Amino acid sequence: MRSTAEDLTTRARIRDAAIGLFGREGFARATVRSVAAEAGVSPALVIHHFGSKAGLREVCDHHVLAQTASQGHEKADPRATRLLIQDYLNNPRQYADEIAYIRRALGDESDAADAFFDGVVSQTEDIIHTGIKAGTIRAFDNVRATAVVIASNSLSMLMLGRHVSRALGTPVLEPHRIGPELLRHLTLPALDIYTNGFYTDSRFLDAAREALQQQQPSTTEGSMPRDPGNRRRGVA
Amino acid sequence: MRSTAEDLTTRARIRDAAIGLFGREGFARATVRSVAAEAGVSPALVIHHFGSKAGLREVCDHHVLAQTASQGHEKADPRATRLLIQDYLNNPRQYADEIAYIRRALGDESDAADAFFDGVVSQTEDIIHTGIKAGTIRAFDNVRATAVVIASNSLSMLMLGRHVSRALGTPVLEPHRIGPELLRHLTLPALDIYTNGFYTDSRFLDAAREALQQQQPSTTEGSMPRDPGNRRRGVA
DNA sequence: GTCTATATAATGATAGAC
DNA sequence: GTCTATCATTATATAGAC
Repeated sequence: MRSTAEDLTTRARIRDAAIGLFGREGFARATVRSVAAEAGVSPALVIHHFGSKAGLREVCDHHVLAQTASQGHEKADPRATRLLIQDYLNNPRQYADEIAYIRRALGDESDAADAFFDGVVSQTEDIIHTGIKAGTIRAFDNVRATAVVIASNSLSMLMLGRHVSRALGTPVLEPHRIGPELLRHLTLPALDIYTNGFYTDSRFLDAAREALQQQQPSTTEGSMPRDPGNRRRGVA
Repeated sequence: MRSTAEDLTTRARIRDAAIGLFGREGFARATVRSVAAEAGVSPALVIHHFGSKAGLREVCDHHVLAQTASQGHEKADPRATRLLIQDYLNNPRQYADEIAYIRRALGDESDAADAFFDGVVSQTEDIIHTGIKAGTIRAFDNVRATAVVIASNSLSMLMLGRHVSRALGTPVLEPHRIGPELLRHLTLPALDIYTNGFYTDSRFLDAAREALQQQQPSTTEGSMPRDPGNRRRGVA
């Protein structure tokens, strides 16, 4: 997206303006007029090209989310992690609009955002399976649920970036814009927890397990592990 | 909030209707008219009581966020964890509107939401410090950054609840409403990671450390660990 | 393809009666 | 305190000229 220069078709310029504006202000607050102004065209032309504001949004959703979701070339390889971090650190501005847009889309209701999230979970699942085979990731008995937790944790930096920045004292350029400083500050603490754990023993895990067992186990069939008996207990 | 019955002042009824509507539809989409309709009053009365839509929002922000933030009676105690889970599991509907509202507020720009997030981080920091002293939590050298990561991870379930539910096959009652099934499905996998780690060794952590060292280390003073040398390595 | 002008609907907010 | 009626503004979307 945003193919280097301004040598884009008018339609593409409007779309990119919309992606930026939707990401910054949200779908409801951003108006057709503001999109037109940012793209340097008349409001009528926006409707002419996309039919309606909803139509414009669908095109933006597909452009940002479908594309990003289908990338997924990350593997369960430490070198990939390193390259990914460096890539983002070296050209953060390129990702800024997409990140802001994805954040808004995940918060709204959007089929494309649903598919995006599901794609992230699937990729995470693959990474975990590969990592388990390679011996770099623990052999979880419920890989699906673990993947959901990991994916959700990862995206939280995206959803809460502004608050996380402020809490760390990292300068916030624009309201909901995530900068490279954020990644720099959080990568090591996060990976430290994933590598060495957070608690020193299993007493919190045990307490939660007890609390959950005192509830009725109904209506949860079909999404929990097939053999709920073999869950690991108290390791560290 | 929502003090059991309908024996509330009209002002309070309007406020509660607004909290529910703002949480479900977002601040921009919810209208003064819809709030009035849900409260069973005229639109003019809403303005009469709160001055403007923005004024209404401020009151809602304070009612939900300031109150929730000042609670914070959680301690670094496994028994507290257990009670918290059970409390939520036993009366989930009571929390539903607040949760939806907090999600919207954290996504928007709101001073009250900022204070709320900072409060969660502070409480998490206290919990970690207490846990370190008690020996239940690892002795992190950068407690602040760790607290931010933990807080962000915890709130991700709130921010992405709808997607997480769908990814796990948990039935979603209303679009952005988090049910108790979600907690039931995720608590153990999440605590398992916090207890036993995710990776089997430190190679991802090491790779990230290398990637970050190849960058200029400027403008990041004051928020990273004071003594970066004594970080634990390769445990699991 | 792109514009100006305008139709139509919805919104936040006000005035004033009760 | 609460209402009805209405204003002023802003929004999406259309019509039709160029």
